[in-house]
Amino acid sequence: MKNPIEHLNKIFDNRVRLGVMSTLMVNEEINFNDLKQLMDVTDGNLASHLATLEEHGYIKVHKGFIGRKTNTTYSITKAGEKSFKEHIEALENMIRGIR
Amino acid sequence: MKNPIEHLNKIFDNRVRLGVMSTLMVNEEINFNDLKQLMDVTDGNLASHLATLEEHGYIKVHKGFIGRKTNTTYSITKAGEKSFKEHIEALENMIRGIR
DNA sequence: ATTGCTACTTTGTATTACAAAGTGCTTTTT
DNA sequence: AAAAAGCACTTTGTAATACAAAGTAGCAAT
Repeated sequence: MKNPIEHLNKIFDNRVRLGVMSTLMVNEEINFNDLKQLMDVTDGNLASHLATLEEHGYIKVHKGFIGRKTNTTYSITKAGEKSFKEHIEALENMIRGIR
Repeated sequence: MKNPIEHLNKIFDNRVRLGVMSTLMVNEEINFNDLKQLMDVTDGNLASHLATLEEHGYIKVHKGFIGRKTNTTYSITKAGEKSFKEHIEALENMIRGIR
């Protein structure tokens, strides 16, 4: 018998971070407010999860403008993509194990 | 754009509970010590996660013996199977979304 | 000058996770 | 018979995590 969870990444256990990462896998970039609505969290809560992902080097921030309004967008890094793919693979292996 | 995590079950966010459930999906029953070694957790920690799963009606406990030694085994309930399958489906949909 | 928006940071609290120690029961060893 | 050990917890205490709510800085619109 083998441990089905040993290769899962602890950072991605959290649903908000998991959601952000999987959203960033298919969107070149997303801004703060769209992400906030998408995940249905408070702005403070989102900010802290984004900070965690950034501290781990999984996402990067880009502060820009739309017209004259500030617009902060987030995108996945190479390292983030790699780590997330490994996590997904671990999930798939776990799922494969139950079939 | 849609929320990739809305159908995930919060109880299964935790890696130990996720591991226990996915192990019980493919094993009719497992005893406490095997589960403890498999998940690599302390006995107290495992006991508390098992209690959470039991409180939610996802697993059931069977206290038995092997020869003369006590042997507590755990198995998945119908409800647990249903909820876990739904969680897996939600995960698969999320994964499908990133491809 | 006030209001509003964005993207936070700070503060405080509740929840969760965990290790370690303790417990009750039984069995095995000496 | 006494001591040690195993099982499956429960209890206790602590650290980490998650979260809401309020506060903040900078800029824009009214």
